[in-house]
Amino acid sequence: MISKKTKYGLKALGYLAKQKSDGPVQISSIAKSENISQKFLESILLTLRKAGFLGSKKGKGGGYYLLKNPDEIKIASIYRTLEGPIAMVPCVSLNFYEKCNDCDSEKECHVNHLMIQIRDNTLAILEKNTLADFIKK
Amino acid sequence: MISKKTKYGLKALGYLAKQKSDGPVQISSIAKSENISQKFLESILLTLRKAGFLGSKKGKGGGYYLLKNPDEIKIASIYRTLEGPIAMVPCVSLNFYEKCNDCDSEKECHVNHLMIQIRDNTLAILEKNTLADFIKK
DNA sequence: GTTAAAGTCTACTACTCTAGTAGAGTAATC
DNA sequence: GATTACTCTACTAGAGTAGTAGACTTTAAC
Repeated sequence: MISKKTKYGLKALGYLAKQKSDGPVQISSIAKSENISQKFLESILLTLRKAGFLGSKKGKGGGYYLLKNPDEIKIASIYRTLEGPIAMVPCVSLNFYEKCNDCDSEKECHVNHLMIQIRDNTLAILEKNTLADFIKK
Repeated sequence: MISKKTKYGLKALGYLAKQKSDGPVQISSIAKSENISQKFLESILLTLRKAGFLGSKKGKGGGYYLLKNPDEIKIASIYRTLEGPIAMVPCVSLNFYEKCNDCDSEKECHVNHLMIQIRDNTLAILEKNTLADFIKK
């Protein structure tokens, strides 16, 4: 299960990617269109800005805008920024690896082997799809 | 990310599936072998017994044992018992479906479409693998 | 240069879930 | 009847989720 933070973040990025004009879009527009609490969305967009996905402009006529083309933004990188690891167990994560303290050997852990299969499949989908693909389907 | 409950449950079932003899296995043996808190494992095994995966015997010489052959137990059904939905969003879950309150139409929701892909892939792996496959790899 | 608009940042909160722990109760065996 | 081992209830610390409140800063327009 992913958090609402991730879900809302994806929806917001999709909304920005679908904009015809290049100008900044206000948080309130996104929040209204996607049925998201504006204050909650603020913090999510801030995270995405700090991670380098979005630029922002303050004051009147301000808002958020994508810093790259939608076809250059992988869903996997968005996911990792908002949700964290893609893997289901830390000992299988590529970017957030942690050793299990209940396993002596990962090579002999059946859970590890199973979760590697799932991670590989999920990762393939998230790496293959860009924000441009995301808004097409 | 899956909970430790699910992870420990899978390990415990794997341990039982690997037993040579048919007799019941004590919680303490499983807990020691898999490095799991015994009290925590108790509650997990109880859940698995109530879900029909395990039988139990009280008193001396008692313990837990599998009610079916390992090749008849799908990992998907274990996962659903311990973790809940396999899908990453409730609106995509087959067994734990819930409507999103921020989406008017699921057909037009990009998140929905993406998560269906991931669910289908993950589900295929979990349905294909039985407990017998699980302990082989 | 004041006002209004819009993002920024900090702090706080209610609620739920996780990963347990403690301890009494029940059933089976010797 | 004592011991062994599962059963069940209750409790807990800590973390995470999904926000809310409010003050602050920057920008643009009048």
